[in-house]
Amino acid sequence: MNAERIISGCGFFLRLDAQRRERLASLAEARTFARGQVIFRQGDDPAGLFIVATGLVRVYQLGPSGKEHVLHLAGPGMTFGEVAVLGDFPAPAFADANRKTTCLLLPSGALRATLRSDHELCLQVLGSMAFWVRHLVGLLEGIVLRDAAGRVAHWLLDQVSEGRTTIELPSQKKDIASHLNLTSETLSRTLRQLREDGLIEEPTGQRIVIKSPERMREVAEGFFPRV
Amino acid sequence: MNAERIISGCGFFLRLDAQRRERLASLAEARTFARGQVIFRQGDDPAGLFIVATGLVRVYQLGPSGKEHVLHLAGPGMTFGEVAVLGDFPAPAFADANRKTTCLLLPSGALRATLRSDHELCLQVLGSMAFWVRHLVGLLEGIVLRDAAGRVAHWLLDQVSEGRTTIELPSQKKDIASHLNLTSETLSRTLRQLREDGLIEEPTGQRIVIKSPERMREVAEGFFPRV
DNA sequence: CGTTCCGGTTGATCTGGATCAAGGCTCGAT
DNA sequence: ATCGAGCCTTGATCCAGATCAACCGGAACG
Repeated sequence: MNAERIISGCGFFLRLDAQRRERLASLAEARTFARGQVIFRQGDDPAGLFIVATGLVRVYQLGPSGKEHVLHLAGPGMTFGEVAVLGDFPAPAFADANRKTTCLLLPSGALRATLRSDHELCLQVLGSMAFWVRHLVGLLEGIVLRDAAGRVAHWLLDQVSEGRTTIELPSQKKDIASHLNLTSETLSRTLRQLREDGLIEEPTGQRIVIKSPERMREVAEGFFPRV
Repeated sequence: MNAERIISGCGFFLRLDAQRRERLASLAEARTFARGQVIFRQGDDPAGLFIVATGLVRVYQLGPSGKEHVLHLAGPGMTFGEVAVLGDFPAPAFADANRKTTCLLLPSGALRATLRSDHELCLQVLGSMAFWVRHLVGLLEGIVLRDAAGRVAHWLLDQVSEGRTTIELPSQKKDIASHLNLTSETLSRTLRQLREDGLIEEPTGQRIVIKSPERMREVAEGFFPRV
């Protein structure tokens, strides 16, 4: 697998020139994880910044009751583990592989050294972190201010790339439910409701088609709360 | 008011040397806001990075139903508005002054220019952003994984500086409740419960004394859910 | 000084989504 | 092919916390 190519397809390192991409690629180590394998644990010293090449990684936290909350479902081109490296503190969450997964790892020491020596890279990463904060704020907003249907609708709209209407679910529904702070039962019921209202179709278990983006947007914005 | 002094007391610019502090101070503009005054709105172009000198700022989002969620209560020495500047996108939230408030403003353009020219500063800010992400993740974790009592206990423990036991409430209880995603009624009831269980005392309306940090920690970690 | 208004407390009731329970389906392992 | 072991769905019930409502006390203001 071509490290440079993976790095250039990665949002976190957007708009990096070829030379810098090459430099980062030279630091990278390939890692593969089996289905279900734990990649790191909450409290671990940060190993480095991971970039998913293939597969899917679940980043999650555990509550005292054993409940888990999926913070992030990282598919190809997405990063995880970066925050602890940059802040130099223990990992604030767990990560495991949802299925067989390959990653690039930019080890903590090497990454930090590179950031220290490369001002331009540092600026890029700063911008990416700001986007990550915005994403988290959006997540929080969704969970706090929307009801179950609103969360699901909003998430569905987020998944479709501009203009398309078909969503390939990135993982099992139970993990998507957890990400939205719902139980899988409630997600199932909510999708059924959307189906019955004609807003979506589910031709297969892993695929959802949005039939009416306008009405969906209304549900997401909370205008459609009770029928 | 001394801009350099305020900057040096600000967590976001921790460990900056005198020269850099001075440089930032020279960019800063003083701003004062009356009680209730809106500082910026969701969707606004970012004005810059604000540092609270005196007073208190509420950073919050509005839901479709009109419900507001307080993301951040920024007191003296804390920053807000930084994320939109660094990411160069519209403000993701509203901010208003909870009472008469004075701030330093580092305007977007000047701040970005300084970051571009000062690699060391850039590294500092990167670390601060990572801490901010960790804080947000903690907030999300609290809201998703803890029940009402757990959230309140956790927040109270967060407010006491190491070793002390008295908390001066930074704002009205309704805003604290919103920050914890509770109604003020529920916060009131939860505090009463803690009071009756002998975990806290409320000598006045704005002051809370933690009587038993150990038991409080148990509540925060969810070990005390039903008596 | 009243008086108005807003924040906080407390009580009564309601409800969205969790939890508990029971099949059916898929898919990997044998 | 057969056999689990998860996963998903659907139904029935429950509950933490929201909502509704009433009251109190103090700060702002004429």
